[in-house]
Amino acid sequence: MLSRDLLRSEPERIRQALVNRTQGPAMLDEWLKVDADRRAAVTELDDLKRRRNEASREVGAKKSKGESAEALIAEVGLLKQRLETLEASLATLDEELQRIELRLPNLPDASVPVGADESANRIERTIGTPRKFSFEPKAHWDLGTDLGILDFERGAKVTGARFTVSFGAAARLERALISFMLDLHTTQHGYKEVLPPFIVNRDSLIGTGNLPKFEADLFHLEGTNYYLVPTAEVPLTNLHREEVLDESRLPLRYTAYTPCFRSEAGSYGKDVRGLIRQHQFSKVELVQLATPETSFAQLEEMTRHAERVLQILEIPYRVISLSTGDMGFSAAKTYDIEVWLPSQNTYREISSCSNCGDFQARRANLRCKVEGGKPRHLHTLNGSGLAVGRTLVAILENYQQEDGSIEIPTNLRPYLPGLERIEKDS
RNA sequence: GGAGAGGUGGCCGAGUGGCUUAAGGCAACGGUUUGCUAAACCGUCAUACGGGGUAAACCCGUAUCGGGGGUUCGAAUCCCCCCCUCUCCGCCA
Repeated sequence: MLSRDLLRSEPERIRQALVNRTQGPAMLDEWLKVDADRRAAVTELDDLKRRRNEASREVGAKKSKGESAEALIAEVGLLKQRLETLEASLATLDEELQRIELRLPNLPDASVPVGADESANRIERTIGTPRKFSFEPKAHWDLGTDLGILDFERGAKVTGARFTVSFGAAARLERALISFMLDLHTTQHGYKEVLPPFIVNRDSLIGTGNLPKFEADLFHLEGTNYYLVPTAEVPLTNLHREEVLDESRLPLRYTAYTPCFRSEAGSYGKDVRGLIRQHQFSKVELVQLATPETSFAQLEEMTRHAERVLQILEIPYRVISLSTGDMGFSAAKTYDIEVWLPSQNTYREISSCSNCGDFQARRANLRCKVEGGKPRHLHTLNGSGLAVGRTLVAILENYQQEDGSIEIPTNLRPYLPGLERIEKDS
């Protein structure tokens, strides 16, 4: 959510930001009009209420002296009709204003490349060299199916399309990756491990910016205001909702594993095969609550924390800056980490690290203050550290052998005692 | 799921229709006193929104006693719905 002061004082800046995000500025013009109407209504309404309160006090005073207060009571009766009309229209204006505010995206930071889509993304760095194969590398879905460790058909039978069953070494590998990532971030990068609820309420989803605009992306539990988490960002960022944190405790760093549930409405035809795009996937998330002064430096650091996972696993990747048109709704700046997938001969997203500035903090009323100072909104950051399913895909594809087996990355072996290579039915 | 008890400022806690502009206490902050600490005393001590003010300071108003609605000239207080916490029962890993 953008601050009302900013919307009023710098509408041209907001207008340009909306254009850069490939959104029309119509919402802004509507907001400015509704805001003006609302302020006029509030002013008149407050004035009427002041008179009503005055008159009511006089009624009390007169009655206690045994005098008649009929004239005053009649006056308030008249005020009341006007009050009710005004209150109703103010409620409508408030609703309208909030409806727009909750749907206005964050302002991109000045360092974000301007462009309409991913073609304007900027490559920041490329790490590692893709391995040269002496044979045609297979896609992970073929590798997993042939090894008997990934079962897409049974996933579809038990639930439906875009659900998968992992057996044996795949299930074990996924569990090992979760432990490895959590251990890395907690012992090396200063994050506190959290096991949050996998179901969250509407307010939490509004806080992070998933609602009200992106309801279609979520799984909603019928008849409740509960939703399956689309990412651990939601419970983690909302842990301190409505709180005022002591700035000397910042940044707070949280990491959590959760399954993530996304309905992926509108993604028909994209990545229909394999584990890349599932309705349910595992992810280890990093979340930071930071002061406004440090948040951009923390974003650089947090991105390095996520990269570290791929460095240790010795898998090539690159880091890109998303352009204004490609960034998510709540982000002020986003780095995507893309991992090398030999079968696709390209890099694919495996992590997204964003600084949301005070955008989520305004929605969730997340504040901080120095001792004796005034509370102010803090800054929130989130990043995947990493998407576990896609990491598993990257291991299968990058570590595949000519005979179809998979070598386990050396540094992961402590988490998989007795397993150095995945072979058929292991 | 059933029965009961609760939810008041940063914290504790009084308040059953107008003398509440939410008492009192604790904590915090500023000051006086003091060799230092402590104590005592004096003072300050919410947030949001709107209006005024060149801006800061500040001034005026409105709202807020878990949330929403209602009754009333007037609601922390009365009525209805909902949420949360606690106790007991049921169920359950």
